[in-house]
Amino acid sequence: MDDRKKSLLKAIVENYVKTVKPVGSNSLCKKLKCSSATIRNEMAVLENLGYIEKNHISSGRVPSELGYKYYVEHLMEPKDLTGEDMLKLQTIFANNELNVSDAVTKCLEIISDLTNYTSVVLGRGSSDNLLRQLNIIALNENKVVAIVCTDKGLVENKEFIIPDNINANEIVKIGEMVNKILVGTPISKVAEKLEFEVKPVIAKRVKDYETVYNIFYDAFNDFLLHNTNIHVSGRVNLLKEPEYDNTTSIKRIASKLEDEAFKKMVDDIDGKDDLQIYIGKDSKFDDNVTVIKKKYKSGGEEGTIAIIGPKRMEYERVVSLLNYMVDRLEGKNEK
Amino acid sequence: MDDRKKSLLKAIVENYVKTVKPVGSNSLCKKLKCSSATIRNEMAVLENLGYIEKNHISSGRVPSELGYKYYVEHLMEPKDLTGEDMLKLQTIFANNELNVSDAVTKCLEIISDLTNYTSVVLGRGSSDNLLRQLNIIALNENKVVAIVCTDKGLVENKEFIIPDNINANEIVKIGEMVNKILVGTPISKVAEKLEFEVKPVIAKRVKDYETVYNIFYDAFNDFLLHNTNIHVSGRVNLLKEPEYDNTTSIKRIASKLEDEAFKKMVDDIDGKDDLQIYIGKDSKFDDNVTVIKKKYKSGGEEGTIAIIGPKRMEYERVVSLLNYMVDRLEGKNEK
DNA sequence: AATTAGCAATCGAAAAAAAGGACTGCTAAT
DNA sequence: ATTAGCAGTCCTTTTTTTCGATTGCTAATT
Repeated sequence: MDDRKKSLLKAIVENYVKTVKPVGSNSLCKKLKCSSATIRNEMAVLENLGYIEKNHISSGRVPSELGYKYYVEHLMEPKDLTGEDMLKLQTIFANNELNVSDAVTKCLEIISDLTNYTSVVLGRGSSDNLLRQLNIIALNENKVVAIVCTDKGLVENKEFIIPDNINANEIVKIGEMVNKILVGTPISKVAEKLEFEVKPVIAKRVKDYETVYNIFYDAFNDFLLHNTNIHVSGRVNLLKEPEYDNTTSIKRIASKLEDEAFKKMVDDIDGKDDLQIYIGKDSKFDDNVTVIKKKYKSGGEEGTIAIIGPKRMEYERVVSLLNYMVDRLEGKNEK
Repeated sequence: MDDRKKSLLKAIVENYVKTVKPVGSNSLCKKLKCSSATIRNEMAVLENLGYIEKNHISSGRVPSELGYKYYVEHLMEPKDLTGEDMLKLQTIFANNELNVSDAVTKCLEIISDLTNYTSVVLGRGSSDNLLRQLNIIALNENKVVAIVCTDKGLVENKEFIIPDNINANEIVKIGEMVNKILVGTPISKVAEKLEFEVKPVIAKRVKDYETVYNIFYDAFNDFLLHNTNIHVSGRVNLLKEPEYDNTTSIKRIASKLEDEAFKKMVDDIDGKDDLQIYIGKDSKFDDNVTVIKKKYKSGGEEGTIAIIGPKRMEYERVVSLLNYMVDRLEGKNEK
């Protein structure tokens, strides 16, 4: 890959991203300062190397998946955010009023709006939350609600129907004891403490201790199971892209725009921390799309933000947006 | 409208619902026991009355909006649920484990699954909830979380950053006082009590009482503003319907499949209590769809469930499903 | 040796034309 | 009041034609 080939590939990708039409040799003469014949020769080489493709024998060239990969790894130059992009995102952080979860949601909305792609966040409470308070409230003789609050301000609640042989107020009292034992415990250690410190205490006090124990266990359920919540913004934006120009392809992609598919795609609890780009087949979503994702960790929660667009995504811009956004969420770069 | 015309209209609607193709005079000979010429004559009359339409001069007939309306008002005969439909819905209520909100969500999933339409619920806490407990928890010197719990088990929480001149623990103490004043108050009366009973108490104790007052006001925000939450199931099912056979119509309807549009469509805080059918233009969603909705009220919450399908919906079946479901949710008909 | 001009060949996309079929509306007979 | 018969309409599908963009190759040029 000499310099001219690199420039050519870069030009083809960027031209295609912009026009969504196969790129012909003629249209690049000026940019590369040589004749169309030369470009055709170079194109033939790039095609042999697998970086670009033809739809048919007399059509212009289109970047292949490999071509896009080469582009994002070696060719693109993420710029600073443009004025408009920057301005809109800054409104979120301007007044520090929003909690993390709302700020993330707002970010997604703005990004979807600016780019016309789909953005998704899969968030969950981070494991370094400490239990701040466990509160059991009796609603009537056989119904209580358990509220768990962490030091980072995460709150979960769950309702329980309690069996006739146990009194709701009894549960409340046991709740106070359990709270005393667990307060300050990292959420990740709660299960352990429940088993070895709480269970014996309950067993001493209640005959049917398994039932009562399970209530407390279930109260922490969402935290213990790393339950995630998902937010999607601009869900159907993908359908607006011009590559979806026939009913078959639209219906295929449309059927994937449900939360479950997004969840599967975004989820990467073990993935790397820095920004990742998954093109086409690698996206785990659809061969025709690119997914750019990045983890964040802020306040009491952590998660992954993903932006889903066509393969001919505005890579440079989206990378800049996502990086900036996560930096701000994490409190860095607060200029 | 003599009997034969009624049978004819009924046959046209049902035939069209089934085949999604304009109905010709020939195809109904057997059912109506007369010749195609007779049917053509009758059809001409029905067309003059506005109940059916032609796409073009030599095409079969299609029910008009008016025709559908006549059908749902006078012609359809909602049957008992079929075995399969009944069976699936019953699994939800079988073990009384689910809280209302989860049961509703589950119902929607099943209905979307059975019918291939889209279903939506817009729910909110019902106004007859009483405040069971207001709990302020200090997270650090300038951050507290307020948790509101009602007697029906609804829980909301909100985080507050408090100004430097006030101590978090002070807020906690005031919270205990406020809780004492408000406990047992219907949520709908909280705003009033806050203004006339709580505000004076705070004012006596704190200089900057407006700020503190606002925290308590905002803590009840979700309840006071009738904040609704929305759930959608089978969101893109509509796109699968054969009437969406070109990219223009698909993209038009797709752009409406976002939560906001659903919200606007379902919301009818002042609507009638019994089942309502909105066809085409009346749907507030899209001229090509029918929306069937019904309110429910159960546990601590109330809301509206809506099913959105093509105008040629399986009216009888959907009406039966929705009625059965709401009855069960409200605890009636528990056989 | 690298670059370029020139040109026939290829093939998709769009437009135009042709064929086929499903209805209807009307007339006249039953 | 109903029905058989038939011309007329118009959509849908298929086929044909036209048009234009782009390529690969060859030979000339730098």
